[in-house]
Amino acid sequence: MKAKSVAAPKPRRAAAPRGNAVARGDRVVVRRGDTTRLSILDAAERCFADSGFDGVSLRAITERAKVDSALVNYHFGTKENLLHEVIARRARIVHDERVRALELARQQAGTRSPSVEAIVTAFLAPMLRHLAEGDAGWRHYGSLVSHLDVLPKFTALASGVLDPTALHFINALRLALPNAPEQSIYWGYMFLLGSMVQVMSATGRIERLSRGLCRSDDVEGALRELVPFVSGGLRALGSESK
Amino acid sequence: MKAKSVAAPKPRRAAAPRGNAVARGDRVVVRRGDTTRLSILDAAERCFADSGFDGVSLRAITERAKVDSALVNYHFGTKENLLHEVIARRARIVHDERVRALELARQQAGTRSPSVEAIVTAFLAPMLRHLAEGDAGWRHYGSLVSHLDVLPKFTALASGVLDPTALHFINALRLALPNAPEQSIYWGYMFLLGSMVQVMSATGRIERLSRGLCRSDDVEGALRELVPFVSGGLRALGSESK
DNA sequence: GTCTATATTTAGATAGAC
DNA sequence: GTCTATCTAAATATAGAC
Repeated sequence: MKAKSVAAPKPRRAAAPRGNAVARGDRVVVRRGDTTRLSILDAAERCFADSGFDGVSLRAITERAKVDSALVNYHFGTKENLLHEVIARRARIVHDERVRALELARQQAGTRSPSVEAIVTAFLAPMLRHLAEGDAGWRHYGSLVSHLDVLPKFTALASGVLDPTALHFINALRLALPNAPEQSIYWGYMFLLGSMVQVMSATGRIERLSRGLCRSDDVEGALRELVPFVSGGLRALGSESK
Repeated sequence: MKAKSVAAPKPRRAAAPRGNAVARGDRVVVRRGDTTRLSILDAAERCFADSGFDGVSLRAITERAKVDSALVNYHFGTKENLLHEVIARRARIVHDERVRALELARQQAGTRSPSVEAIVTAFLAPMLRHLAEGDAGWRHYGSLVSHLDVLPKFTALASGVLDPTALHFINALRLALPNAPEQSIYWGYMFLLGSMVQVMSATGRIERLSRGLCRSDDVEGALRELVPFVSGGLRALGSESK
C-alpha cells in the first residue's frame, strides 16, 4: 500500500455485516460472532495505540484477539475500516458525554455564559474520567487518538469523527471570552487539545522527566493541573494586554 | 519486524561511515557520497513526517531521494538508524539555539529570574523561527517530532534526543514560578510541549475547523497566540488560587 | 560509493471447505 | 461465522559486480 491518505470509511465488501448487539423486544440479543468482533476491536485498539496504524499487522491483532486471521476481513473488510470502527465506537460516547456536560454547565450558569473553567471541565472531564477508571480500552483509545491527531495522513479520519465536538466547544468559548479575537479562540482550542493529548498519550515521558514524581496514570492529578493551565491560557488570549 | 520498541541507536554495520562534511585545515571538504547522504536524510524526513515511521518504505524514500535503493543500508545501516540521524541532526541545532536564548534572557534579567514569558519565548522562538522561514526540511522535522512525541514505541528515542533541553527549561521555570508545586512545573512543561506540537504537526486541522481563518503555515500568528497561552497557563499553575 | 539482482520474510486480502 | 490454505505484492536487507 502506498502512502496515500486515509479518508472516509469505505466499507468495501462484507464490512460490518450487522450491528454489534441488537435489542429485540425487551431482550438484548447477542449474536454469534459478536464476541469475535469485540475481541478484534479491543485487540486492534491496543495494538494501534502501542505501535501506530502502520506499525502492526492484522496478524498481530488477530493473535492478540485469539481469533483466526481471516476474521478481520470478514467482519471489517479492510484494515482502514477496522481503524475507523475502533475510533468511532468510543468517540460517539465521549461526544455525547461532553455535550451533555456542556448543557449542564449552561443550565447552571443561567442567563450568563458558563465560565471558561466550566467549559474546559465539560470538555476534559468525560475523557479523563474514563482514563481514571482504569479501563485499559479507554487508555488505549486515548493513546490512539493522540496518534491520529498528529499524523497528516490520518487527519481527515480523525477530523471527521471529532470535529462535531470541536464546533460545540468553540462556540461556547467564544461566548465566554467576548474580548478574544476570533483566531485566538481557534488556536486556543488547538492548544487545549494539545495539552490533553500529553495526558492521553501516556508515553511515560513525564515519569522519566520528573524521575517518578509525576505519573501518567495519575489522571486525577493531571486533571487538577490541566484545567487551570488551559483556563489560564485561554483567559490570557482573551485579555487586552496581549 | 515485530512491534518492539525503538531505543538506542545501534549502528549495526556500516552505519554512518563518516561525518557529513569535514573541516580539513581551512577548507570544508565535501566527500563523495555526502550529497547522497543528504538526499536520503531530506527525503526520509519528509516521508516520515507525512506517513510516520512505519507508514513508508525505504524504497519510497530512495525513490524520492532519487538514489539507488541499496544506498540507505550502506549509509545508515537500518531504517531505525536512519530515523535517529534524521532527528538528531536538527535536534542538536534547536537545542543549542534554545539554550543560548535562555542564557540571553538570564543576562537581560540581571539578578532576578527571567519572566515566564521570556523563558517560554526562549523555548518556542528558535523552533518556530525555523518553521516561519519556510524551509521545508524544518517543517517536516517539526511534524516528525510531533509524531514521535506521541507514540509509546518511539518515546525512548525522542526522549534520549530531547530530554537535555527539557531539563534546562524545567529548571528555569521552577525559578520563575516559586509558588508552583513541583509537579505543576513538570505538567506545565508537558502542556507547553503539547501546545507547540499542535503548531508543529501542521495537519491542516485548524484550517478545516476555522474554515481558513487560521492557517498552520502562519507561524508568526501562531507564536503570537502560543506565548500568551502557555505563559498564562503556567502562571495559573503557580498562583495560590488553584 | 554505486548499482543489479536477489534472498527472505511478511504484509493485506481471498477462495472455498466446513 | 469460522477455519485452512494460499495468492500476490511489498517489505527490509544483503551479496557481489563495477
